[in-house]
Amino acid sequence: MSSTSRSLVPRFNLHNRTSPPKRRTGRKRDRAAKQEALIRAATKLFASKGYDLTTTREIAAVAGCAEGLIHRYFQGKAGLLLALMSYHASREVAELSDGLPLADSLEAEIQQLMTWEVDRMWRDRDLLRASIPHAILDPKVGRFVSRVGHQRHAKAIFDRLRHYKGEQVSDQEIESISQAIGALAFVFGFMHPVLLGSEGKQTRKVTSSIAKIITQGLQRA
Amino acid sequence: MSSTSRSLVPRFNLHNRTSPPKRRTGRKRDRAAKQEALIRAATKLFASKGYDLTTTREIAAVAGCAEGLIHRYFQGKAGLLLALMSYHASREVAELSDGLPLADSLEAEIQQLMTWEVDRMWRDRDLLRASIPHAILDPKVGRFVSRVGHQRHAKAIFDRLRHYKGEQVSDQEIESISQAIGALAFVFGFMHPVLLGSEGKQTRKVTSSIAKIITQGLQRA
Amino acid sequence: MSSTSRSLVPRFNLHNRTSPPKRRTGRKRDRAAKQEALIRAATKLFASKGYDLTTTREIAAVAGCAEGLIHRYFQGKAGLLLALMSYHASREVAELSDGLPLADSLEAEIQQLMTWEVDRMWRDRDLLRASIPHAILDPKVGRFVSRVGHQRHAKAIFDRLRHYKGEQVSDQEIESISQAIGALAFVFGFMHPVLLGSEGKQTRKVTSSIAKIITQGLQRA
Amino acid sequence: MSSTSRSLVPRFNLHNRTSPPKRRTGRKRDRAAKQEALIRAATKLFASKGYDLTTTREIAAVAGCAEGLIHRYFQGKAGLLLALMSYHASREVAELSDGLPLADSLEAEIQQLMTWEVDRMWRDRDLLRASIPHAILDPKVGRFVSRVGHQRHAKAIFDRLRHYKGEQVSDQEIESISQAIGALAFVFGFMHPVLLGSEGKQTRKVTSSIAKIITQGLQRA
DNA sequence: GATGAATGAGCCTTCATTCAT
DNA sequence: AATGAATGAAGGCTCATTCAT
Repeated sequence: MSSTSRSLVPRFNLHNRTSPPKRRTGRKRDRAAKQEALIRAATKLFASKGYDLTTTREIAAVAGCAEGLIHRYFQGKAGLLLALMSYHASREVAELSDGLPLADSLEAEIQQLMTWEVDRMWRDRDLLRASIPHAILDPKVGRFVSRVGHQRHAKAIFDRLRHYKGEQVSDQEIESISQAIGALAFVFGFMHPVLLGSEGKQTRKVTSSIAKIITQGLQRA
Repeated sequence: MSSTSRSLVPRFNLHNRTSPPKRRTGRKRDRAAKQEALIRAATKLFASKGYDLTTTREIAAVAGCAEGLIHRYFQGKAGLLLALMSYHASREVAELSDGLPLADSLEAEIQQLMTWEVDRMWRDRDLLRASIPHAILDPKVGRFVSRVGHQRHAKAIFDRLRHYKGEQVSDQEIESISQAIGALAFVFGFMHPVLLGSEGKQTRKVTSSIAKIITQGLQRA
Repeated sequence: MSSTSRSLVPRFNLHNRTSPPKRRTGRKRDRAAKQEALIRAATKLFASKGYDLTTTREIAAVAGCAEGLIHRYFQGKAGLLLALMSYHASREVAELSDGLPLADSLEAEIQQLMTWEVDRMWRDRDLLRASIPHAILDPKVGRFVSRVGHQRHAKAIFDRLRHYKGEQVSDQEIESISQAIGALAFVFGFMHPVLLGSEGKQTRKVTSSIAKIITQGLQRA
Repeated sequence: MSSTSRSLVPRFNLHNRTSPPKRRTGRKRDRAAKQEALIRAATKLFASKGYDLTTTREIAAVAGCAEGLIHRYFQGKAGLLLALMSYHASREVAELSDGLPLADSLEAEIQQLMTWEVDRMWRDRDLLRASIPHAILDPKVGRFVSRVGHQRHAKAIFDRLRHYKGEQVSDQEIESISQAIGALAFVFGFMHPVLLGSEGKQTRKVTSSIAKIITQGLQRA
């Protein structure tokens, strides 16, 4: 999974600089810091104005460095978009499995996963905002976003739910529920609040209610 | 619902031309035909290359009329996008309630609604492709797309499901299921196939399976 | 000869507009006038600052029209250079044969041709200045300039000199002399005055002297 | 002569390093070697792509040293062009007088000078290609190229021809012939082959023929 | 002294919009 | 009313030059 995402922008791996910031001063000034500043600036700007209405001039200004760096580091504005996606993707890997303890029961796990994923979509809203418009037009980007978006943790969710397997639930059902959680989280965690400009008030209620219905569907005699 | 869509582009309503086709209809027909040609051309082009990469020159060329008409009729490229959305919105109104007979049972209805909505999302993919990038950036457009997209027929779905009310299902649950169907249809009918460049093979199986689980969740003693 | 030159920029033929300026108002404003203004402005600027240091902005400003026209009419700055050469080439065709009567003797003809050609090179200095830098780098342009420059009227000169053929002069000699006149005129009429920033004082004396020596060389018993 | 060339780039004289090769020559050699490498690289690149299309990055890459040295040694790209011309000029000084024995007769000398000069122009084609575009625009450079080009050895040629003076040839005629030889050699040795992309086949025949005619012109009566 | 990463001014070009015809 | 030629603002990118290392 992450191997594919890495292939988009194979050259930059800002996260692997485990060495102290001044150590690998291979050449000059703080290259990694500027790359990150550019990526952050671009993420914000692409998310708020859209890719096309954002100028490289603006990005450089917000990042506090020279415009030419965008071309030196990322081979242009388009490359910056890819790098941005790659950056965020690698940054959020394993977020799920690390941070969230397993719940006591399948029902509780489904509930907590739903909530957790909805929140994660909201946290990732800038990345999604910046990349979805391109994902829709370019299948290559699309596959990437598909993973980061509603499908990214399908496997992780699937694995977590399998722990409760004893309870007469088939793998097929677990697979479907994993997909459903991803899809519902994408819509209620990202699309709804973003499209409507604010977090929907009843989102929690609806997602919780759906989680409950699904849970019940699994418990039938 | 349609009142909101009308507010976006209040001037054009190619479908509801309720005024009788009087004399000089040739002229009017020409005008309406050109407006429609422009809208169709823009929908196709926006969907395939994106709004910003599509030039007004191209749109006019594909539509077979003069570039200046885009400004005369729609006050520019941006107006054409709005008109396009309005056009498609009005065109698809009541599609659901008219075309699909009620099923024999709640379970069957949920299944057929899920399938129906997934298909509808796919049919509307060009409209969604053209409008989602802007919907993400502009809440005004966002509300519009929200309706056309995963929320459009929430009310209609809700009403249909209420027909089976006797069976111990609360309004709250029906509401949640309506929302869930819209959300799942959006993801599995539009996002997945579009992002991945082709209709996912297992989409049917997953949606069907989820519908079944939901159904079962409603049938608990 | 002129067929080749035409192939460089086959699309524009500003000279053929024999019809009155208002006649063929196919579309809008005075297209031909603007094309010519752009070509004149470019010729002047390329000649004085060089192609690369001349900006399209400047050209448009000097020509008194919009920058975009350079791209609409000539497909960019590079196309304007080609159009410019084509324009001047067609404009000067047949200048020689039309304007200069045959002299009374071969000697007199050689003298007058030398003078005439030296003057012509000087008149064409802007065109040559603008095109020679590119001619040196691009053989395609080179062939063009070769004709316009020191070789252009080789044929015409040859034909004129043949009129005096009776006088024991072989075709081979006439051919060589034609070439020599072109070469000497190019150097003394263009290179010398341009490189030195002003018309050399002794140019006339030298060319005249050489013409005389050549003449004498042909008159040996 | 060399005084003028020196004024262009007064600082560098790689050839006339008259100072004895003292200690730490290694360092100096390095420096001189890099200067020469840069000049050679620039000559090649300017000649093949033109000054403006050649980047300092490329020059440094071809020369195998750092980009910054171009500015340290030559005060920038423009300075490198001047240094380049100066370098080649000093390098070819006295080539003529040293390498070519006097012929037995005036006629033979004119023939051999013509051939010799044509060849030299061709050998110098890279230098001429690199410098002529600028010579055309800048009289200062123009004067330089004028010497290196068609006028460089006028004096030397003049001196050689004077050895045969007894034969009823005036100084004025010798002067004119010297100039003519330079001019014809420039056109037939440089312009023709370069503009046409290859050495013209009949160049030899034409130059030889012209030399013969000139010779005959001096032998009259 | 040497290096090459960083800078940012300036270029050609595109394209929505205007308006003469 | 319809057309499309003309406009010109604005953007991405290049590259000579500077300067921290």
